[in-house]
Amino acid sequence: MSQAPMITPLIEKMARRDVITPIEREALANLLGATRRVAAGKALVEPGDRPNFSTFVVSGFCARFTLTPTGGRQLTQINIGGDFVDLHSLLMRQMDHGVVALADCVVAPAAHEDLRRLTQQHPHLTRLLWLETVVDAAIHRQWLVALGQQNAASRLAHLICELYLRLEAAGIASDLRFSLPMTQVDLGDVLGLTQVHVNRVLMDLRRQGLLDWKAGHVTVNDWEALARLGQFDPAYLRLQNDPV
Amino acid sequence: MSQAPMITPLIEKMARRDVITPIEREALANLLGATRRVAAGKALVEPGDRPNFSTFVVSGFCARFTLTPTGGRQLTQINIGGDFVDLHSLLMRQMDHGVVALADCVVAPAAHEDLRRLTQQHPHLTRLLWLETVVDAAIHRQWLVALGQQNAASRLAHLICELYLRLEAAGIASDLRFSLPMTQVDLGDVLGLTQVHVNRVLMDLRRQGLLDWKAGHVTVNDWEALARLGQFDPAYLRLQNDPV
DNA sequence: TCTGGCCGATAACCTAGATCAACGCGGACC
DNA sequence: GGTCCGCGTTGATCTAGGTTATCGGCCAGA
Repeated sequence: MSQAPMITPLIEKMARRDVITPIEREALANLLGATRRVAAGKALVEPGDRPNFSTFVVSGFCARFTLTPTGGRQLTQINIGGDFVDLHSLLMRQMDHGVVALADCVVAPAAHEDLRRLTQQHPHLTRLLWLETVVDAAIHRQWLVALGQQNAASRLAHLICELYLRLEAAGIASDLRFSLPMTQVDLGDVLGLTQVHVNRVLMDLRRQGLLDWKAGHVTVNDWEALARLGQFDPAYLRLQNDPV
Repeated sequence: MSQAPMITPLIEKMARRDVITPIEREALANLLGATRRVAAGKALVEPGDRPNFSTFVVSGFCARFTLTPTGGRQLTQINIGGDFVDLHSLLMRQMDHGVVALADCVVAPAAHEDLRRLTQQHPHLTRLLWLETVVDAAIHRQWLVALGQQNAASRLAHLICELYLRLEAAGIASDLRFSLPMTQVDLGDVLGLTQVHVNRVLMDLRRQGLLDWKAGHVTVNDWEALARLGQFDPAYLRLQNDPV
């Protein structure tokens, strides 16, 4: 029996948006090189690297981060199985940030050379990959709104809602439960809060019965209330079918 | 004598990054439809629109914004002459936000149909347009770092540095001076601050002699100090030559 | 010529979240 | 079996920035 292709979660995500032909599936599957394991806490990419490949996450959790001169750390993106963490490095070689594994990850490289060839031979697939980076940007904008306009509880609620829907779309979560291998410090670095305040807000959401969070495992008890608190509208994740 | 093509600022920006052939210049120039004037304060795009074209800014200032249910407004991007405001709408039709003119603008449409054809016929140009959206995302990430980790003065300083370099790259500013047709309320909506606090911080920067700001005209008096305060590193703007 | 509205400037006061500090628990390592 | 150390939890206190309000200048429109 044949091995399940590593690219499957990406194809599934794309197939929600548009029709992917067998030839395109084949082209995507041929893109990935040998997988590599990265332990939690290890860097996948260092700031300043100039990789000649983009890194695809087969499974696990990782995050892009920027360190500030004052010792702060901001996570600017969270990637899960089925995501490219730095597809944009095809076009913007010099990495302006690093990528760290939040949990043990399996990743695979896609050579820039091959991706460039794909832009010559598969315009439709190119647009779908372009869309991946466009959705990343839409998520960035949503986080900007959160950081600029929402308070701590609202931001945390929004993040939980987003992560759940993305994990569900990748087939990694269901029934309003998912495993989230992030510490409260990590969360603070996403939300622009201190670990202490993340803890306080989290305790509050628990007390209100909106969610449980034990041993890295989240259960949403009241999706409606959580989405309302986080002012969450999933349109920006672009999970509907709409051919490109 | 022939009219200066409206697309020029975009070609100049691209030519800083890579070689653009005459055929590619032609293809880009043929992309734009009839120009349209938009008065300051008017919407270019309404949230929820599903345009079948992307809007190119020939001249002027405009901004993407998101309104929150609680009455807040977050500007998530500022666009100047030579920028597409919603190139991504080629791939993500449903606009998750609006675009407003901050000053009088001249804009021109690029039909999605023509852009899609361009992805079939000009892979290299496609990658350069893709790069435009990738740089937008890099700017978003930088703003995330600012909102999450920097204080008000630092954020404002960072924004001024970024805007100056982008305007300079587009040939719209030089000698550390530029016109910035934004109110203090607009600035607050970018920086996640109230107008009152923007004013306080601005007065402070003036008192320190870092910049002047009169009647919508900014003069940076001490670039070094401003960049240091804003922890500004221009790498993310990707203004260097590096073929894609 | 008056009037109303927008915009910048300032002052008094208030709160969300930061900072600092302490403690408990569980797992890794000697 | 003891000792770290990372992680979560909680309390006391502090502060950056929000809120509310007022005022003056400017300009557009009646």
